[in-house]
Amino acid sequence: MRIATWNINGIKARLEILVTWLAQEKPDIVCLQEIKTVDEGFPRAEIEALGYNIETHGQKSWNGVAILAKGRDPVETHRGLPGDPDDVQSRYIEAAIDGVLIGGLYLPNGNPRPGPKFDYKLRWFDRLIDHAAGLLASGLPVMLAGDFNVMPTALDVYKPERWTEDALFAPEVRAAFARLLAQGWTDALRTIHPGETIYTFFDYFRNAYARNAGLRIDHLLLSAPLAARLVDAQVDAHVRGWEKTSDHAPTWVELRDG
DNA sequence: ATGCCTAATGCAATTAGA
Repeated sequence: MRIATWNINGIKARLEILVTWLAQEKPDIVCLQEIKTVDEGFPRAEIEALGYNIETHGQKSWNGVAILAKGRDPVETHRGLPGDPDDVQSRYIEAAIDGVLIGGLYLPNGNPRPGPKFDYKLRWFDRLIDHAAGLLASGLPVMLAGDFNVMPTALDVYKPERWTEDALFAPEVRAAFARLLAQGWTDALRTIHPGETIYTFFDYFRNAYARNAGLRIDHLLLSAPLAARLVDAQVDAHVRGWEKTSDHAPTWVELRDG
């Protein structure tokens, strides 16, 4: 079973790209971030035509997440991250699919730092860590997949010295990611590619993709029962080279049957 | 330190991204 995450950067502007990739790669489950539309604006028909069932948690203009499941019916378990009823941003969706619990997330960017957006990022991260603890305690096969907006280590940044004050690489943000991992999650891409320079995001600026000036900020975290089934994890980096594509590349794991 | 590029809104220029 292949499970992917992709920050699509606008589903309406990216529908053709998404359909092309889905038809080529045929992933079983896809977590999308930054759909940038309300639920009613999501182009369901074109994606359902490829055999996918869809759960969305949309928002006008910004943010918005979705889960696609090919030939399976996702059973939604959460819309929105628990822990703050006043949080109106659509950044979390969770569903049970084929006995696996999938949390799709879009963690706040947090820039500029310091500031209210950075504070919101840290609070959101704390809520995620609280929720993740409960997921692990369930003992179920669980995955957290999405755009975490964190480079966990210097290996995950093309020029780490330029990013030390940035909200994506700040010490307190890396520490939060480390706290999350320490609960018992396996970073699938880093586990399959130890010590390797491997990026999931390339800025539109300055021809970043061609220069391999990227960041690793999209992550797939596996609970122990899923980590035992990990076969492969890769980035479809070539998709970043397509015309009119997202600045993030699709990132995925292959799991053997449970 | 800032712009470089791109999307959404809405039709110009701003907000946001990372």
